[in-house]
Amino acid sequence: MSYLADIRALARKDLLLELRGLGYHVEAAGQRAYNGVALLSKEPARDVVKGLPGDPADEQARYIEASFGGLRVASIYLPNGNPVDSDKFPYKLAWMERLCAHAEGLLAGESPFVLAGDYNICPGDADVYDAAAWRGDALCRPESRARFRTLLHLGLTDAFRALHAEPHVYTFWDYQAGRWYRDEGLRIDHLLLSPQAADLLSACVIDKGPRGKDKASDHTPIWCELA
DNA sequence: ATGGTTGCCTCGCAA
Repeated sequence: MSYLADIRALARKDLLLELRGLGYHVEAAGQRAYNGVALLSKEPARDVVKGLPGDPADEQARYIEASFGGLRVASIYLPNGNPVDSDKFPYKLAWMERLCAHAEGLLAGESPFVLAGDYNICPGDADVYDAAAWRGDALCRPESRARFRTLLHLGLTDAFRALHAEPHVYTFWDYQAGRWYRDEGLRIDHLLLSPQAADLLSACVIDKGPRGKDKASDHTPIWCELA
């Protein structure tokens, strides 16, 4: 298992068939036009769970989790939360609190797992091209960052930061205002590892290649290797 | 600068 897929591409049936033709199993939880998450794997998924536990009324397709061998993997699409004066921001914060509660339950199993995806959280000022300009944005707000730190304090490891100290490495560049060409982005896609997974971490790479292609997603892949 | 770009839910909305 390596790349995070941009779920938006899976709306294309031809791509889904192409992925299967390449030997991938695809588990997806999607919503027409809006949210969606997926897991692509070379071996079949076991014990697939769709939806983040903790709020049965939440209809948004932002969480899928399954096992592959001895590894549990979740793909998440954390709410963006903008604008911060709308109900979207408290929804984001509540969603993060549910994720923390669910992570606690997973951690109690003392097994390797990865919570991967678009967190829509820029963890620190070193993870954004202009910290001052983004201070009030839901991706950078202190309330958002505090809840991300809670996940780390529970015992999860930010796989990229565990292996790379350099600042201003990004996974997302807005389509607008030439952000990609200026390398003005944010690091908002993360792989959070349980202690048992972190013990196996041998590499974590942000691959900028796909973002530079025609018709690219505004995100680029991050992958890690557990050896 | 409340701009700018992208893709679907298409002439508005979310990102």
